[in-house]
Amino acid sequence: MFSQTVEYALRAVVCLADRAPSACTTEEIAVATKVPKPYLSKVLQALVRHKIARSQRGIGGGITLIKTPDQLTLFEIVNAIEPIARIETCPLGLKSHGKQLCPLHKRLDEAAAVVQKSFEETTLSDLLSAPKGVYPLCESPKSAGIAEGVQPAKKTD
Amino acid sequence: MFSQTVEYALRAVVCLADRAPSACTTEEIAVATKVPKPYLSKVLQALVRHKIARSQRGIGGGITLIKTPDQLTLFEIVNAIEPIARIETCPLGLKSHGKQLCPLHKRLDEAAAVVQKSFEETTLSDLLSAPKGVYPLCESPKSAGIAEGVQPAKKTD
DNA sequence: TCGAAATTGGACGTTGATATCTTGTTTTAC
DNA sequence: GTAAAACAAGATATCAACGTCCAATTTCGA
Repeated sequence: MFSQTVEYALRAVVCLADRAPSACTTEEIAVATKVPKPYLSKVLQALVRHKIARSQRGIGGGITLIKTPDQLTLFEIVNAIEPIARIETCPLGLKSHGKQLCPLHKRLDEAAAVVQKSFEETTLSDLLSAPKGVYPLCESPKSAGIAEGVQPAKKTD
Repeated sequence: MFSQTVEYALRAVVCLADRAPSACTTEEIAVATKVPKPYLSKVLQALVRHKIARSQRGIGGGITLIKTPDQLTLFEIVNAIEPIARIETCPLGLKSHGKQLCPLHKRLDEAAAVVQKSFEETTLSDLLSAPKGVYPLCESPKSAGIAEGVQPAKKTD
C-alpha cells in the first residue's frame, strides 16, 4: 500500500530518531536499515529538501533530524516522500456535484483519511518507546544485546 | 494510495452492479466510467479470471457479475487486482522476533488492516443505495435524467 | 452459412519507480 | 594546504504499471 521509497524513508528516520540528536552517516543508516546505500542517499536528500533532516558534509558529518522525535510524526515523513492521495473532487471530472463525492470515492477517501489520521497521531517517540520487548527498528542495536547478553556478530550481510 | 488499475476496476464493478443482473459491454462500461476501452478490457479480463465476473461473447454478450451486489465486497475487487499488502513478517528479514513486528511495521500493518476491514464491510449494494442525493458512480445515468427531466445527449464522448 | 457483435490474447510503446555508478563539492583533521 | 570524509547531483539501467493496437476467436441472428 506504500511504496518502497516510503518504507526506506521511514526506516531511515527511525534509525535517525533512535540516535538523535547525534548525526548518522549515510553508510551507518544503510547498514542498520538494510537499504541500498546509493538509493538511500537519494531518499535522505529528499528528506533534507523537505526540511525534515539536515546534512553536514565532511569528517564527522552526517544526517540529523531537525525536529526532536516527539515532535516528528509519521505523516510528515510519508507526506514528504509520497503524499497520501486524498480524493478532493470526483475523479471522473463530473462537475454536477461540487465537492460531493459519489459513495465509492467517499469510501476510498475515508480509508485514506483514517490512515492519514493514524500517521498524524504517531510520533517517532511513540515508535521508540517500545512497550514490551519489541525493539526500535527491526534491528535491536541497543536493547537486544543487553537484554539477551548476545554479542552482535560480525556483519557479513 | 491505490493504483489506477484498482480505481478502474472499482468503477467498472460499480457500473456492473448498477445494471445487475443484466450484462454490460466493455464499450458501455468504458463510456460510463470514462476508462480507456482497450485498457478496461484488460481489467475486466482480470476480474473474469478471478471469478468475480463472467463474460459472454457475441451479439447480446458482455460482462456480468457472478455475485449479487449485496454479496460482493470492495475487498474482493481490490484483492483481485492488487491485494492489500499486509506486513506478515519483518521486511528487514530479521529472524530474531518470530511474527513480532517492530513498532514501525506494526503501525503500518495496522493501517493496512483498518483499510482492509473497511473494504470487507462494504458491499456494492451499500454504494448503490445512495443515502441522500448522491448518485451511484459519479455519473447518474438513471436518477439524473428522471429527476431533472434532461434528455441524455447523443454520446459523442 | 455468412456477417456483425463482442470478448480474448499477444505484441508493442511510454512513463515513472527503483536502483546504481561516477563525478563533483564541501568540510574537517592534520 | 592537502587529503580524507562525507554529502550532492547527474547520467544511466532496469522493470513493472499503464495504455494502445491489432489479429483471433466465439457467438448470435438472418
